[in-house]
Amino acid sequence: MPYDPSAFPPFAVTVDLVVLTVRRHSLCALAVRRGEQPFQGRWALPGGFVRADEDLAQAAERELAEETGLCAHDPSAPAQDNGAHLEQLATYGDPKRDPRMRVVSVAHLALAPDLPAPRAGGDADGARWAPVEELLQQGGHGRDGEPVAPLAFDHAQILADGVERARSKIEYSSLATAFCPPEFTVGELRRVYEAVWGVALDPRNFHRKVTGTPGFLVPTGGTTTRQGGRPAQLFRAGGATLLNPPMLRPEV
Amino acid sequence: MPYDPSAFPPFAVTVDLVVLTVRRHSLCALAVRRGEQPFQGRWALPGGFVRADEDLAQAAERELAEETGLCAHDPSAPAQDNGAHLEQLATYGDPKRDPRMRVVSVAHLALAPDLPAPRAGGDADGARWAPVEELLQQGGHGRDGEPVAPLAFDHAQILADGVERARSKIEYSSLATAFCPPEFTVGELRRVYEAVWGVALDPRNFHRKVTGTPGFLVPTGGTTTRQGGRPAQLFRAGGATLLNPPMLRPEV
DNA sequence: GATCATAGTCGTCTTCCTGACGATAAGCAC
DNA sequence: GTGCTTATCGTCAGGAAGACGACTATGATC
Repeated sequence: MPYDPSAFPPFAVTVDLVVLTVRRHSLCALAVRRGEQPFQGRWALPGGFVRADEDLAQAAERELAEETGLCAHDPSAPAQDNGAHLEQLATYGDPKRDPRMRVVSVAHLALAPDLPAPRAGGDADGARWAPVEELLQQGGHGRDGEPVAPLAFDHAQILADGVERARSKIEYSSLATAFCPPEFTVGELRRVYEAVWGVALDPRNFHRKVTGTPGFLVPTGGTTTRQGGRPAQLFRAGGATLLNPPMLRPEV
Repeated sequence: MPYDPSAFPPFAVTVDLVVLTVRRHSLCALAVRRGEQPFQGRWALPGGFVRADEDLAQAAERELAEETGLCAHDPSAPAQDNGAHLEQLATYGDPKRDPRMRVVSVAHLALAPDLPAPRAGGDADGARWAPVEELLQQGGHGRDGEPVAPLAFDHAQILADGVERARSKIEYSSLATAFCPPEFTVGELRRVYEAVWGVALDPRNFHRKVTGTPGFLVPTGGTTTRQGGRPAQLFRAGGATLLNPPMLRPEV
């Protein structure tokens, strides 16, 4: 079969972002309001077209920076200051997922510490952090009682897949530290797990587990009382990326 | 930003397949010889263009059927007779990965029981099962001493990612049964783990683990001596898909 | 047919990890 | 100081896994 440009149909390729953070004890995702058709006025995941000279990861980093100002870094790259974790999630290519044309979207998952108010991207009316349950309940009601329209396109599915990825990945990796500021306490890390999993964890067993796993946490020497109560040691994320044995998610 | 078809560059979208099986005690992948430029005559992963009306999973199933005759099924669908496991792996979109044009490839991972000789696909000179180490050693030598050229495109990376996914996934899922015929013995399943992980496992502890995990294996009542030695019970894969606690991969 | 090699299956023992939970420490608000 | 909060250490029982002994049931070989 010789090379024949007419032998394959043209596609548009986009990246969509599932940006997760933990705010006020709940897992939140970044949503933008669509300013154009289709799904005008509906909430959607941030994203955009991949440019002609761009790698997929570069496109995702660019979109993340545009929407949040975050400087993402590859997990294989050395850790950075303001860096969020960014990884490819999955690719969605149903022929009917975009009514305008054939669009294949390479979804990425970003995990970020709690951020100030998001800034709106170019083609979006506004942006906000919303609890994932709120974004995923189709046709339900938000915290303020307003009816909530489901996310545009297949973004509810993408978000659900991203949340599931994050939930399972913090079990066997040190990724939960990506939700924390550079220095954090064991209790703050525990609240991350509790928010992502939606469960309560025993503070004593959690403390034993994370401080007993070599390379997970390194003490900085400082302490803080920003959570109230007795002063807590401050830690930074250690070099270990894989937790073995893993952190066990409680049953149901 | 109004809808403007010129606002995004056109891409070609393909699916590439990492088809793994266990043959003669080693993990093997399906490779096809390229019949055209670029990389003519080199080994590559099977794959092809996604058609205009096709979902990504459908395209992967079609390619798998074309190359192997296997009827793949979604993990969410009920188990089938001749069905291989098929799942999306990752998407590769480096602007330079194909010298002809901008191609984004959605790689899929397929796990299949040992099959008869593969049949060549449409645009391939030939196809064969090759041990993954042989395909991954760049510029090394094959089993017969012949020099081996590295896989075409970025297929070595894709294969490595697929192998790593398979290795980690059989830890916490019952996916290893996808490498086995419909009825199999505990020893045959153990040889799958040993081949995929490249380690030796204790037969007694393995037997205790798999027979003690509820829903993993269901006895069929029959026995076989096809492996020699004392007759072994035959099992089918049970309904459980997640192993909890997981099968532990030995250190190093 | 006796012996041997091969593979399968059942047990035991020790060690490690976890879940449950008591107890103490060190801040802050009043 | 009292009470409340959070952090941290310790103890104990139960479960799972690694190491490995012992026995079983075939086919192959002499």
